Amino acid sequence: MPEGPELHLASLFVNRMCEGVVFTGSVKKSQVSKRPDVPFTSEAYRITAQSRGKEVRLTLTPIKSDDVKQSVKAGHSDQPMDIIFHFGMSGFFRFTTEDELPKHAHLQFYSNEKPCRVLSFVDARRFGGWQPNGTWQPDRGPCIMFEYETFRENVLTHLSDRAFDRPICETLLNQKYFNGIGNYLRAEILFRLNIQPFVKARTVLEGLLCKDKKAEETTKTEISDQAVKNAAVEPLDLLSLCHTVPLEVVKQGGKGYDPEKADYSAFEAWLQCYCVDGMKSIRDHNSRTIWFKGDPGPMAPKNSKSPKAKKRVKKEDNHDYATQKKVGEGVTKARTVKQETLTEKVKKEKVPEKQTGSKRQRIQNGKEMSMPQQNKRSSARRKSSSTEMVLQKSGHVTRQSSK
DNA sequence: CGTCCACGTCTAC
DNA sequence: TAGACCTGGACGG
Repeated sequence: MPEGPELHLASLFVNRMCEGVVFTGSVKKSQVSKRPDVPFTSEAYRITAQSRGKEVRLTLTPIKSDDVKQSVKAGHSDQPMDIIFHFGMSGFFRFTTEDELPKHAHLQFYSNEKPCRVLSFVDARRFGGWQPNGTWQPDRGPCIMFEYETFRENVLTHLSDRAFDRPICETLLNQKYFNGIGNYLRAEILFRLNIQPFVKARTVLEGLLCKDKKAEETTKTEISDQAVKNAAVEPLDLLSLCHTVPLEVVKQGGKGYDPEKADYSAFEAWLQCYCVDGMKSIRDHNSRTIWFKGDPGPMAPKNSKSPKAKKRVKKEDNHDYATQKKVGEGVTKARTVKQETLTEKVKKEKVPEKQTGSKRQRIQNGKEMSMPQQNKRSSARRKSSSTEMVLQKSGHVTRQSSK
């Protein structure tokens, strides 16, 4: 789940599932977790969520009781508590009955219902975590999705920072400036503008300085919605795509990037570059895999090897945020249902639905930088162009590379 | 079986 | 610029 869109979808999930639900008692932590205990206990409380970049904040709010004494019980909180989560590589929220608690549910909030239900933070790899009584991490910049104007300003007023000495693909993972961008987003964003991943970040971004000054004189853009509109009208630039591309993922609903999910194919079809057959991939200076097309650019690491990508297979289990029922009736999606039928959900049926059947293949490349198979008009290529049409219809022009 | 890979930070030579 | 922190799925033998 772990890039900005997935964190935001998680917050939407919590708010939807927990609306009207009353939680009770203490917050339980799994035995194996090394994360802090959550010192909160309440007879009756509600849970709401908000996201910012790659963090989610849960707010536990005790419900006022007529019985004053009850709320004063020893050890019981009458004050709200914020808990800040980061998801690591594998974190997400689920809402299930008690006996359906998923494996790796490391933090659990119990409802007061008869067959009790549990909101749990699930994190197989345990790279994620939480901070009770937490605040947004101060070292993280404004959210690329919901604090667009501040995000943009934060970047453009700090271009002298040495963070921008690095290749753009590496700077895009710097959460001090790009809070919410992760490995698949950086690839998708650079690809759409045909920006070589290993061009110096400052070189790419300093051109936007004068552009913004111009805009300042003419129009005043203050809210994010406005920025979205402008982005659709004005020439696209790297920073505006850092805003709109993640929002496209949010718009799709579901859980975003989640290969284990039953209907992962919708997200997979949205990808134009990351893990797409025919694209190149190499390791950056932090040994993270960057996917791209064409020339890597002047700052590409020497001797960089390309990791071997592997195919992924969808699983039966379905814990899609979008499809879970209000009642925690588990995972009873018929296994016989075809994937095609599970993957409609293309907002606004304006777009003629596409062949969801064709599937992208992972590259099986060698040790050296992988090159696209020349004579292999991959289905991915077709797919890219059809995806592009979808995007254009929704107002997002893509500078597709169609060569 | 074993090896490689994964949506992300962290801190220690 | 390496590891460390972890689990588990895909693949190869």
